[in-house]
Amino acid sequence: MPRPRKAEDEPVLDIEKVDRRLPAREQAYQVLRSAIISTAIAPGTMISENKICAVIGASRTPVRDAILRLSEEGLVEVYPQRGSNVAPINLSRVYEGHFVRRSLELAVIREAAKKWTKADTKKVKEIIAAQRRSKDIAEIHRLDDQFHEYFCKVAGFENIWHTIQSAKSHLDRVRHLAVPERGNQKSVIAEHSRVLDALDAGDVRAAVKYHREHLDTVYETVERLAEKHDDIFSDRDIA
Amino acid sequence: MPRPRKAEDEPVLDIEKVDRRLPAREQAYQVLRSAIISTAIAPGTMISENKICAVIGASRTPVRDAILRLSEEGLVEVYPQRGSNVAPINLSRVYEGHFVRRSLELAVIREAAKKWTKADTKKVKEIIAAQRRSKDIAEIHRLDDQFHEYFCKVAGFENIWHTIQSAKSHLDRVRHLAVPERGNQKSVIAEHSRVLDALDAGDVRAAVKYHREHLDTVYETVERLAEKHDDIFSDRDIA
DNA sequence: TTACCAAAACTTGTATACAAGCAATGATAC
DNA sequence: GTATCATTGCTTGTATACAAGTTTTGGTAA
Repeated sequence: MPRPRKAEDEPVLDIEKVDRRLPAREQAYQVLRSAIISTAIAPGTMISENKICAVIGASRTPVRDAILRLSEEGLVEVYPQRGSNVAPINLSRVYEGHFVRRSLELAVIREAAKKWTKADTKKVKEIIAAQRRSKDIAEIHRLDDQFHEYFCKVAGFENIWHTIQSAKSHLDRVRHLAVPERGNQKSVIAEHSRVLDALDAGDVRAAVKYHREHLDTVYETVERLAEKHDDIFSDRDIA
Repeated sequence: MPRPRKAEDEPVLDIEKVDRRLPAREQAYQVLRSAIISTAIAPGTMISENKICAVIGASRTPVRDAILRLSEEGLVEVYPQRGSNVAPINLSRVYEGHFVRRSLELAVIREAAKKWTKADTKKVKEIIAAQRRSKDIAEIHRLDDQFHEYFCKVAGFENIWHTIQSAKSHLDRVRHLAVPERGNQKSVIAEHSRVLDALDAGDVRAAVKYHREHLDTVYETVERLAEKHDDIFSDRDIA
């Protein structure tokens, strides 16, 4: 029986960084999701609607909406009349996320290549440059996402990025554990550049090849991290 | 400005066919979703939370949860303080759904082929046989889905089917307009059989090729239908 | 000490009341 | 007849009250 195992500390939700003009439900969702993805709230942590309400400063209705949405996304587990908890990181879900992402992004890049222009090259160069400069962890991840999202935009598939984002959420949580390893950041940028250069040169096959290698490298890093932080995973019982 | 254009008739929601033991929110979701996918509620139709409540026999809270979930899925558009409507069928969303489905299912089949056994062949044969026998439209679509879902199961990707299902929802609505065309049904079954035979023979390349052709044929049918029923699409204004 | 049981304090699920805002209606002035 | 404007009735968004169920707690009896 899958039961939450950890008690909660004071969950730190960064309500400051969200646009207060948005509907309360949207604010709650963004705050909670980013806290979960960044592992600011550890996987397995129990959460209570009322506690979240107190922190965010809203009533149960919008907070509950947010939690149900996260539950749909597989980031929260809800047990009626018992409680809810941040989903433990499930290794098979992580792999599945990688698989979905890999399949979709490679197909998307093939489409994007057909429409690629010099203007696109310039814009992506800027994203990469910003990523190289940045010291802020959250911003680095945001820029990384922007790089990958850009191909969806060029391909004309606005919604696919949403699908990818949702699929890779478990994978992202592990990636956030990797931040301390600064060596990664450099090679990630090198890999991004290689893909960009291939697209700029009109070499579709190379672009796809390099992008595949990039995604697989990321996944290998994740797997390695998984071993290191295996206390977070669902298969390890603490009791 | 995207504003709903049609007024609503009495929306016929088949509350009978849903498991009343499920949470009200889940019942509302299933009833509404199946009504939308089957185009029992026409694309563009305005819906009101209160009206739905009256039909389903529940309060606004669970009905609202269901509508928000459908909104996330892109099947309903919500305009605060103005109203909600079933999303018009958007041709680019239909194509995007096909693209996602195609990318994922082909990748999944490659994985499934690695683990394919005779027992799997037998089970899929049964699904195809049932589909051949059935006269009920809803059941035919359910069995069709089962065929496609089966590969995800064999590949060990439980969640990917959910992703596919969600992505192809717009496409499915057009497919439901195709039901009268009985000729399709026969060729669909022939195409399914061809994929199965290739998998049974251990010929991965052929299976992928046949499956690709199958999916593309389905999409071509959808495109053809789109022309025929273009009154449902969002680009046609009625006033 | 241990076993048991009842009560209290939580949890999520649902219903309802109210708030904020848009749109159609209808009266009114011209 | 026509334009204007306030009113009324609708919509969704949020807050709160209540229902149903689980877990913990603490007291009581053996």
